Order: sequence, then C-alpha cells, then structure tokens
Amino acid sequence: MIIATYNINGVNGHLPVLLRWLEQTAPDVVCLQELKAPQEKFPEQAIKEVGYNAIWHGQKSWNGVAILARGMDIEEVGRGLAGDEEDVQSRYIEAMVNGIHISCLYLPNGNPAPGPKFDYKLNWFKRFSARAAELLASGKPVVLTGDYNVIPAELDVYKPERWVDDALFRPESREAFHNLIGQGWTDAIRKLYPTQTVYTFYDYFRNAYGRDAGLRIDHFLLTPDLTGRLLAAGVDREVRGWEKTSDHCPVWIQLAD
DNA sequence: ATGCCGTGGAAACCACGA
Repeated sequence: MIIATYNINGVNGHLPVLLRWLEQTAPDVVCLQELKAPQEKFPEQAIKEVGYNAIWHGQKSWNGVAILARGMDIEEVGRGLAGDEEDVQSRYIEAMVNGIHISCLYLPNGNPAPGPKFDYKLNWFKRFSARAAELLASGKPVVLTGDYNVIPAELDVYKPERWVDDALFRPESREAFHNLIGQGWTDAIRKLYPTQTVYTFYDYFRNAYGRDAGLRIDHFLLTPDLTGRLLAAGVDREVRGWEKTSDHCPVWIQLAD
C-alpha cells in the first residue's frame, strides 16, 4: 500500500500536474495540502475520473487539505484541530482508509518570526501534538502526514546557516517537532535514509530545483506497528521539474499489506 | 540579504507562501 503526500499549491492552478502524477504513479492514498480553493471549487469530478474518491476541507484563497483514495472508501473521522474555537483555517483533516488512520496536515508557516504568525504556528503545533498523543494512545495504526513547515535538522536544508532565524528552522520549531517524535513516532523518510539529503521542497526562484537547493519539510510520522510494515519511501523529485508545477514534490511511503 | 516566482482574488495591486 502506497501513501503519498503532496502540497499542490493550488489544486485548480496545478490540476494538470496532479492528474498526470496520479495517473503515472497511482498511489493508494494521497494527502493534499494548499488546495487554495473554496469547498465548492474542489475538482472532485476530474479526480474521480482518474480513479479517486476524495474528502476535502476547502477555504477561499488559502490553505485547504484533502484525502484521496484509489478504489477504497474514505471514512472521515474529523476536520479541524481541537483547542482553539477561533481558528478558522482549513489545515487538518482525518480519515480511516483500509484500516489505517490518516491525518493530513498543513502546519502554519510561521514567518515572520517572532510575531503573531509564529505564535500561531507554535500554538497549532501544540494542539496537533495533543491530538497526536491521543491517536498514539488509541493503539490504532496511524499515519500523520503533510506539510509540517519544519526543517528537522541541518541535514534537511541546503544551507542551514541561512535559515537560523526562519520560522521553519528556529529552535522552537525544531524542538516542537522533536518532542512530537519523542511521543513514539517514527520519521519514515529519515528512518530509511538516515544520512542522505532528501529534499521535498524547492523555491520557485534562484533556480533552486536546478541547484538542488531544497528543504525537507513534508514528513510521514508512523506508529510503531506501521514502522514495522515500512518497506520503502521516496520523493517524486522529477515532478518538481514539470511545467506549471507546485514548489513541493510528492513524497510517498510503501507499507506491507 | 533578498519573495528574484507563483497562486488566488480582487481589481489592475495585494496577501501570502518558505
């Protein structure tokens, strides 16, 4: 079973790339972030025509998350994170698919830091970590995947010294990520590639993709039982080189059935 | 050192992203 995550950066603007990638690689489950579409403008029909059921939580202009499944039912568990009644941003959705709990997240960017956006990021992270602890305690197989907007370590950025004051790499963000891992989750990509650079995002400018000047910010966190089923993982790096593409690459894991 | 590019929405610029 292959589960993928892809920050599409505009599900309508980049729909041809999404459909082409779905048809070429046919992952079983796909988590999307940054739909940038209101609920009623999600391209449900086009996605259905390439074989996928979908649930989504849209929002006008920004954010937006979705879970897709090829030929399988998607049982929505919830949308939105508990802990802040005033948070109206569409950044989180959960579902059961094929016996696995899937959490799809788009963690706030947080720049500029310090400031209210950084505070929102850290608070969101705290709420997410509380939810993660609940899920871990449930004993179910769980995948927490999406755009975390966190560079976990120096190995995960082409020039760490340039990112020390950035919300993606500041100590508070890295600490929150490592504390989350410390609950008992496994970072699937880092587990399979313990010493290699693996990037999932490249800026549109400065020829970042051509220079391989990237970041690793899209992650898969797995419960222990799923870690035992982890067969392979990777980044569909070539998709970042397509015309009219997102600034993120699709990332995927393969689990034993 | 830097949104240099790109999307979406509104309005021929702005907010936002990482």
